[in-house]
Amino acid sequence: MTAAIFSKPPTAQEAVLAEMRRLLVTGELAPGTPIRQEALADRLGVSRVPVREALKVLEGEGHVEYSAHRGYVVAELSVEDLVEVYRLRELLEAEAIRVAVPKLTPTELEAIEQAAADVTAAGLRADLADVTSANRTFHFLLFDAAGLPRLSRTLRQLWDATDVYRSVYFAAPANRSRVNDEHDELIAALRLGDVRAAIAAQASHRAHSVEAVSNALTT
Amino acid sequence: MTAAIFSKPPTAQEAVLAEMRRLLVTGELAPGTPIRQEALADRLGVSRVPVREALKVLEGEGHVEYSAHRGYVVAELSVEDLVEVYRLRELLEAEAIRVAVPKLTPTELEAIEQAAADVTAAGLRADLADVTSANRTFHFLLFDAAGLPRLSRTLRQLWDATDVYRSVYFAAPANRSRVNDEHDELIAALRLGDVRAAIAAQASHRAHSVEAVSNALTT
DNA sequence: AAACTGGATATTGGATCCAATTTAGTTTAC
DNA sequence: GTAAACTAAATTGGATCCAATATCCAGTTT
Repeated sequence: MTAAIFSKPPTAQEAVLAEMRRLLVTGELAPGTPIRQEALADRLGVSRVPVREALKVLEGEGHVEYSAHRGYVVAELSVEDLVEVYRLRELLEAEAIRVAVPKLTPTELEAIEQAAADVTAAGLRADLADVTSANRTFHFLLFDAAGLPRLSRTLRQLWDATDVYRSVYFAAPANRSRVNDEHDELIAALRLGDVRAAIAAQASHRAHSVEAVSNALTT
Repeated sequence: MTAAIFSKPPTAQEAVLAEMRRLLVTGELAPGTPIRQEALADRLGVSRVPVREALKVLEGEGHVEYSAHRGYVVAELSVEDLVEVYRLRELLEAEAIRVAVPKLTPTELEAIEQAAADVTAAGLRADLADVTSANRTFHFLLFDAAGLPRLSRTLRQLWDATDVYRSVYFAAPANRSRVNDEHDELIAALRLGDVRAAIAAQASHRAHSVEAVSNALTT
C-alpha cells in the first residue's frame, strides 16, 4: 500500500517557494518592487526563516536580485534579456530535440499528444493558468525525453525567467489557436522522427512568442 | 578614510559560501558525503542559519542535493554528467565567441593576454589553485565580452559543476604546458578576429580536458 | 531468525530574539 | 541655502531556542 495521497507541503520553505512563484508569474509581485521579508512572512503565516531560504532559491534562478543588508527586489526583464533568453533557448532546445527525437518511445509520444490536447482544452475554457502549465508540460515532456538532466534544468531556468510574460501571450485568443497549430506541426514531425522539421517547428513556435512578448514589453 | 580595500566578508553567508566552495573543489567535502549543518557551522564559527542559506545556493547550482528532513549531501558527478556538461559548454561557448569576437576591444584583448600570462606564470610555480583561477579568468574575460549576462551565468554554472576535477587536470605538468599552447592559439585567432578559428581552438582545448578528466573518473 | 513495534537520539525545520546595517529625517555648520 | 553630520526608524543578518521528522536500536511477536 504505497502511501496515501498526501496532497502536502512537507516543509514550509517549499510552500513559500511555490506561493512566491505564483506571486511572481501573476505579477502580484511586480518587477522592481523590493521584497519585505516580514510582510511576506506574515502574509504567508510563517516566520522569516523559510522565506529567506526560498528567496535564496529564487535568487539563484534569477527571479530576484539580492544586495547584502539591502534585501531582495523582484528582477526586471529588459527586452535585451528576453532576446538573450530566447537565443539560448534556441541553441539548447535544438540540442534537446536532436537527442530526444531518435529515442522517443510510443508511450512518450502519446503523452506528448495528450499534453497538446490538454493545452487545447484549457484554451477553449480560456483558463490561462492551465494553458500555461499544460504548455510547459507539453514542451518538457519532449525535452526531458533527451535524458539530459542538466540540459533540462538549464532550459527550465530559461523558461522560468520569462514565465511572467507567458500568460500575457496566452491571453490573446489568436495566439492560443496559433499555438495549437504549431504544436500539431511539431507532433507531426515527431511522429515521422524528422529531427530537422521538429527543430524548425519549435523555432518558428518560439519566434512567434518572442515577437508577441517583446511587442508587449516595448509598448 | 573609507576603510581598507574591503578585505571583506560583509556577510557570513558569503563567507560560508566561499569556504564551502573551497571545501568542495579541494575535495575536503567529497562527493556523496552528507553535510551535517551543526558540525559545519561550528567549524566555520557561525550558527546554522548562514550555513543553511549558503546550502540553498549550492543546491541551486547543483553542488549539493537536498531532501526534506534528511538534509544535504555533496552531489556526485558521473561520467555521463561530465559529458553532458561539456556538450552544453560546446554549444554555449561557441555562441559566446561568435558574439564576443567581433566586438572585442584592444583593452579587452590585452586583458585576456595578461590572463594567459598569469596562467603560465602560475603553472611555472606549480601553484594549482592559481592556475585554476587564472585559467577561469582567462576564459571568462572572453565569454563576458559577449555582453550576454545570462549566457555568462549559465556558463559559470557549467564550469562550477566540474571545478572539482579541474585542479586534477592541472596537476599534470604536461597538461599545464599544453594548455598554454592552446591559449596562445586561441589568442592568435582573437587577434585576427577569426571567429571560426577561435571556436575551433576553444573546442579542441575543451576536448583535451574532457578526455583527461573522464579518464581520471573511470580509473 | 525475520519482521514488526515502540521509544530514545540525532538532525533538520521553524520561530523568536538580538545585533548590525541601511535609510530617512533632522539638525548643525559653513 | 547647501552640505555634512548626527539621530531614529526600519530592515536585514545571525544566534539561540523549541518543534517536527527521521534514524537507530532494543524488545517483542510470529
